[in-house]
Formats: sequence, structure tokens, C-alpha cells
Amino acid sequence: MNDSQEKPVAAGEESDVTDFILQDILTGVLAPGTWLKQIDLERRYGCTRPEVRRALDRLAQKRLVEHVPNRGYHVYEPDGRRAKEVGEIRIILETGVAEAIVSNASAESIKKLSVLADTFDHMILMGTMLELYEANLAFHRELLALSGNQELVDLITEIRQRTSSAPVSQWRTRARIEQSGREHHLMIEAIRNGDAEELKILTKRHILQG
Amino acid sequence: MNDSQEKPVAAGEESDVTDFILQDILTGVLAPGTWLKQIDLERRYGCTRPEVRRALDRLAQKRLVEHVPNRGYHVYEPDGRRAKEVGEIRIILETGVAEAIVSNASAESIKKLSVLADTFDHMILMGTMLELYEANLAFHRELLALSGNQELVDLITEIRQRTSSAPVSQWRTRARIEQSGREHHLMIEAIRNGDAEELKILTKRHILQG
DNA sequence: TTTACCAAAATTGGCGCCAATTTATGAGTC
DNA sequence: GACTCATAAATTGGCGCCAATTTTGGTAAA
Repeated sequence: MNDSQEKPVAAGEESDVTDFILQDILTGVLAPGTWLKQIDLERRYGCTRPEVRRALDRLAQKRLVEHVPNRGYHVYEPDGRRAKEVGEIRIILETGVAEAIVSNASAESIKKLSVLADTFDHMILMGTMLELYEANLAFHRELLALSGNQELVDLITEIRQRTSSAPVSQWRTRARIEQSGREHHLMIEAIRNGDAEELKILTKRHILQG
Repeated sequence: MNDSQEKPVAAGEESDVTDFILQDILTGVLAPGTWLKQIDLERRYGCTRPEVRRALDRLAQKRLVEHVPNRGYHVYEPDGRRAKEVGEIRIILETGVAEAIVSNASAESIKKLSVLADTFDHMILMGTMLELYEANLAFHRELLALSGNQELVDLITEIRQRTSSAPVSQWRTRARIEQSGREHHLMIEAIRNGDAEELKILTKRHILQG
């Protein structure tokens, strides 16, 4: 964490620092356990001290980093128990809306899902870890949006982040990633066939394997 | 919001301002739509400007207040759609762990639930709105804790707050509150009988009526 | 050689000031 | 009398400084 490189500041500029730090945690650039020194972040992201502090506080609220008073903030270590529990929650929720998804799916929305699934597959070969992560997220958001429950989409997006601190350990092998890509298409096929039970089974398996 | 009363500052002192504002929103002291002027909060809770700002930012993250740049923060108006969606989520989750709750319940934990249910009943008559809210929360937390999923407990506690901005409109009549109290006991009874299906039905009804 | 203690450097975090933007007020005009 | 524009008041929000605490490095003693 002492690589005081100059300015990777994204061109967008007025964007929030929180997102940049979040991305670096999710992609593993900032490894679990790392102490996030304010002065380093300040320089690394080219922003001011109060901005860094606000970002750290937000990430602490989201339980992505831990705050130790007078000691600072550090990235959470991967927590096996929590990962397991979040998986359980996701299974309950995502299988719980399987019927709604199947009945709400139009030809158009299935088409859109296919595009996103293809994008994911493409990113396996051509994209960065971040692009892959975001392609996956986009697919699952679109899928859940079919439930008609916007709060659910946001909620799952949120709790997904809580355990993805170690995406490396989750997506260890390329074989698993490719398997995920195939499962996306299988889920689309189940929706096309109006087979909610099959969608549930696939969803459960998909979440359990990561 | 121009009642610049002196200092209701709680005796505890080093506690977080965020919780005080949160309580006042949940109990309706700070009504939906109210603009939260920093200088007022500063005086009302006897704290500094940065503390107020941090609290407002946290509440905005939790979607309890809305931030309008250069205009300030105001308490969210009750959102029918969101309330409905959060209700759906709660039903899926809480009925989804009904089996686990029933099978994990020991004689001791049932006893503990009974005490909390009685406390709630007591608060209907003797307590303030905040005490009632907290007694209700305590019962449901204890109930969900039996699922063995700590993340789930925290998650539901969190999303509960997102729509309880208008607890007054939710718990309009005393009749409904008393009905809630009775349902708590019915749920305990279902657990004691090992009847997960009955617990699901009660849970669903309990959430739908508020 | 190891341990305890002290001093110096570094880091966190509280606090207040001031610029930028918005809202309210009042005067002038149609 | 109502509308518009300009000026003044109020509010938000960015930024930097300094005190408090912790950590590190060095020195002296056992």
C-alpha cells in the first residue's frame, strides 16, 4: 500500500471516490486486511482528506472495511460464516421470485438477458476482472428486475458486495467462471420454457458454486 | 423544525448523533418531508457541524433521508411502492426461514420469546412510541436469530427501517397494535407445536397488516 | 543479548472558517 | 395591484489546520 503512484484519476472526474475504492476492493487491488491510510488514498485517488474520510465512513457502513478508532480503517478479511449466510439469503430471495420472473418475462426481456449473458462470456476472454464482475452484476440485475421488485434488485446488489471482498478466492479457476457463463444461458432457457422449478434449481446451484 | 429548544442531549453522551436523528425519524418527531437544516440539528442535539454532516450522509446512504445538492437533506416521504416491495421481501425471507426457526427453537429460546412478546404488550399500555418500536424490533430480532443466520437478522432490521419513516401511518390504530401483540403469541405457539406451515401463514399475515 | 522505557515521527480525527449557491426580501416598473 | 429583477440574508459544503493518540526507532539498563 506504499505504491504512491501519481494519478490513476479516472477521466470522469466529478465521480465519487467511494466507488473507486470500492472497485479496488472488489477487484482485489486492495487486498483483504490492508490498512487504508488516509494520506495514501488521498494521493492515490487525487482527492482531499475530507473526501477520503467520507468514503471510508461509507464503506464502513456497508461493512466492506472495518473501523478501529484511532487506528484507522482496514479491508475486511473474508469471512466464511458471512459468505455462507449471504449465500443462504440469496438463495431464499432469488428462488423466491423465480415464479414472478418467469411469468413477467417477455420476448424482449429474454433477448436483453441473452445479450448480457453473451457480454459476460465475451469478458471472460477479453475483459478485465472489473469488467467481468460488472458484466455478471448487470446480468443478475436485469434478471432480478423481471421480478418487478426494484428494492429487491438493489438489496441483492448490496449484499453481494458484502462478501465479494475476495473475488479472487471466489472465482478462483477459469473453469468455474466459464461454468457460470453456461449457467446464465441455461437460466435463460428455463425462463423461455416457463419452467420456474428448473430456474430455481439452476439459481441455487449457481449461487452455491459462486 | 424551527423549535430551537435547548438541549435534550441524552445523558449517555458519547453516543452517535446518527442514532438520535434516526430515532426521531422513526418515531415521527421529524415528520416525512421535513427539511433537516444543519444548524438546527447542531443545536437540537448539541453537537458540532461535522458530526451533523456525517450523520446526514449516513442516513442518506440508508435511504432514510434524501440529499439534494446545495439544497440540503429532507426526510423521505412515505413511498407506497417501496413499502409494498419491502413487505414482499420480508415475506419471502421470513417465511423462507420458518422451517429453520421451528427446528432450532429450544424450550429456553421459546421462553425468551415469550418474555419479549409480553414486553411488547406491556409497552402498548405503558411505553412511549419509541419503546414500543424497540420492543417490537427486539421480538422480531430474537425470532429471526433462531434461523441461525446472523446476516439475515441484520438485513431485515435494516430494511425495516427503510419504510418505517411513517410509523404513525403504519400503526394507526391501537386495535392494530394489539392485534400485532396477539399474533406474536400465536407465532410462539406455532413454534412450540413445531408447525412451520402455521408459522409461515402467521408471518405473512403479520407483515401484510404491518 | 534481551528487555524495558523514553522520545520522535506519523497518523487519525475534531473543529472552524470561508467561498459558492440558493432562497427570501424589497424596491422599481408595467 | 401584480410581476420582475436586484440585492441581502441564510444555508450548504469544501478545505486546511492542529490537538490527541498510536506506532516506531533508538538507547540504556539488566
